[in-house]
Amino acid sequence: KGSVAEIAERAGVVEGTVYSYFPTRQALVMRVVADFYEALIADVESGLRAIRRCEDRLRFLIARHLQVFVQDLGICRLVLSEIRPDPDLYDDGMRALNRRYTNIALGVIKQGIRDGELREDAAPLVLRDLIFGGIEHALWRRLTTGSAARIETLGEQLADAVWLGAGARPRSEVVERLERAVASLERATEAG
Amino acid sequence: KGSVAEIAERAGVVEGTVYSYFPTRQALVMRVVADFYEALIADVESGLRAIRRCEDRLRFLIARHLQVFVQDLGICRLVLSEIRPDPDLYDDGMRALNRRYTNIALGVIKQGIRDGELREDAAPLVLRDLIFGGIEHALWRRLTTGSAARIETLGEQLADAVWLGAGARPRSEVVERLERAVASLERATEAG
Amino acid sequence: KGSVAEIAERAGVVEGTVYSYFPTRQALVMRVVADFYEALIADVESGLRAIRRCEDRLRFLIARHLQVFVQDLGICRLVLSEIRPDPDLYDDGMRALNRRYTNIALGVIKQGIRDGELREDAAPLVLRDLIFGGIEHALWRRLTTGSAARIETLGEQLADAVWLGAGARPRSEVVERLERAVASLERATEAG
Amino acid sequence: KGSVAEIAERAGVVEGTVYSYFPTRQALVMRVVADFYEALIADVESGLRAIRRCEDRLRFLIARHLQVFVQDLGICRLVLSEIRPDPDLYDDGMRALNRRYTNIALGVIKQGIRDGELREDAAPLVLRDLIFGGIEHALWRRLTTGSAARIETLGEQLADAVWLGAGARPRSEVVERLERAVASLERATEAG
DNA sequence: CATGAATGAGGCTTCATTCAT
DNA sequence: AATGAATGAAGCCTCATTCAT
Repeated sequence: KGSVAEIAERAGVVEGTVYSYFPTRQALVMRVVADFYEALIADVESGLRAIRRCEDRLRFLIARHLQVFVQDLGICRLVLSEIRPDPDLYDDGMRALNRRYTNIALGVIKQGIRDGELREDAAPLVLRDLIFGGIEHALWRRLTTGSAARIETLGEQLADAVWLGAGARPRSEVVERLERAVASLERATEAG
Repeated sequence: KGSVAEIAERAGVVEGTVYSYFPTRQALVMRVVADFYEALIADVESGLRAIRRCEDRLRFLIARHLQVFVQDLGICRLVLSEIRPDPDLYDDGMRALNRRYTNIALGVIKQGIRDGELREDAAPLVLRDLIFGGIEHALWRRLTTGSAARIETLGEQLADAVWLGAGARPRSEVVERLERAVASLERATEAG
Repeated sequence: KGSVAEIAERAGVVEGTVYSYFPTRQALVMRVVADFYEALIADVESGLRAIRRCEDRLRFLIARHLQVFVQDLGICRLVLSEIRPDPDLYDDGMRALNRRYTNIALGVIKQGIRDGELREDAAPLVLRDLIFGGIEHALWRRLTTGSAARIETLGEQLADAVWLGAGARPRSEVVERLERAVASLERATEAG
Repeated sequence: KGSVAEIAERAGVVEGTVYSYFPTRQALVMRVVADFYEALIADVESGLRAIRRCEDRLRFLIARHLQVFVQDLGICRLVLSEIRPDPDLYDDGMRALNRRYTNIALGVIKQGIRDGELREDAAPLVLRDLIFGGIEHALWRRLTTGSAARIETLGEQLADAVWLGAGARPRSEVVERLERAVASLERATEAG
């Protein structure tokens, strides 16, 4: 995942120099990710201020997240495959940072429910898991395979899937009865 | 998931013995996970044979996956935080195995679309990402926090979210006209 | 003072091997010294059982300590110049061990006071400091200079100094008066 | 006593600056201690000029040494736990300096013997070891434990112990006879 | 096959020292 | 002289792997 020696070499310095700037390797790695998240949070919050509808806000969140992480696959790998699995790195600070970020989505979802844009019985926490879970699964595939799938398309499809769900909405019997009733009624009317 | 020394100790043998059966630590770890996945695949395929409706099949897949991984958090950690992040471990073999497993869900989804149970315009690959992404996100939280949330509930909520989506389905004008029409019609009928 | 590499090399093994037997470098160093002190304590306690008079007991303690440390200058250096100055090494365990050892001398001193062999107003703790301080000062000189002074002589001289103190005990005026008085009395008696 | 970085920071300069004035860290440390010893030697010699009796001179030496080192525990630590144990630091220069200092005590002792204040058969070198050994033992305890024992008391007790020794001087039969004789004589005289 | 002691490469970290400005 | 960033040697420790018994 990158020993201090490798990191230093890529930075064009020697190992010891790293420790002039960061007390430990962990501190360096966590600082990089923290900075990245801070920028992401600011960017996303700024973007959301211009969007009203819940659906669009969620589409924006999903698209932005995918875009930003795909643009910087190094950070993406750092977050998903180095920090997350390591209890020493994924500490309370990182958890808090991540919660701050995902809470943005959570707020959007809750507002959407209040506004009637989202199903009343939706479980906000579960929807959040679904959204970020789906995004990260797609990012994992991007990391482990070279798959250079178009990100815009993927983001829209993900948003569609979250928004509409998988289930077809079959016309219910009632609706069909209604339609038949109206049809016959109209026919009768015309006939009249 | 622990050094060779720890693994050997838990197995009641000494370190050297491990190498009588596996050429490297990696081989051992991968074998364990491969066996686990084989059993999971067999179990899930067997379970699916008894279920017809697509919705139930997906609910079963989600519930089973969560149940199996939560029951064996060691394997869960092995898969999510050791194998997946390590390119040496997450090799073509593991990828193929994982594809075999997730293809089960993919098949269920495609069949669901053909049968009209799922939206015609659903993107199977994206739905699969959503399902396994959501599951794994929940499992990660289980691993990193002690959160002993009820798995059954979580599985059902996840399935609900996948099935129904987030968006409210506002009654359309047409539907409302129809309902009014029927209502008045019924009243007329009763009156007569 | 001896890196792990040096220690290992002298032991005829490689660095890593050290850690098959001791969890840290500290543990190794402390174990060596602890064993040494345990043996010394046992030896000294055994020797003391055969000695009755306080003076002889102290002489034995001093002589034995000098003898044992001079015979193993490696341990001597370890104790005086590595463990003692390093707060990580001179921990509660080492302090307890050292206290156990020096408490032997303390007990001898207290018993000596009770038996009337030592001055009633002697401060046992201070005497102990004097004894071990003197010994260690001599050992330091042995370490830092090559001075191969005879140990037996040194021990005896140290014991003399501790026992007798530095001050000459001039016959006091009172004693002189007494002696004169007796003398004159005797003369008178003879004369009678 | 701390890295060059720490030393420089406390001095309000940067690391590099240190090397404008001293070729190595060792040179700096040794210079500090050398200056300290020079001052101590001057101070002690000055103090001694006003004292005549050997006992008082020794008491002064002991008290001053304790006082000065306890007042500057940093130097105390530097001398006892950094310079002394390190062969590179405790070089011929330091040894010579230390000898100059302890020779003051040695001179006092020898003079005391010549003057009949100290036992004729006292071993000056051994007494010196006893004195400085005892002092340093006490200083060590001050460093390693927080023990804030009163220094004046300790100095006096140490001096007492050195001066008087440990051994009781039991009244000899002769002395007791003498005392009884005088007592009876006095009674007789009074009666008269 | 089993053993388990030994290996040695590689990781993180410290810190006295140097050098271009 | 002063700066302080950069250096690099050295220290401690881990652990997958090997090999003689």
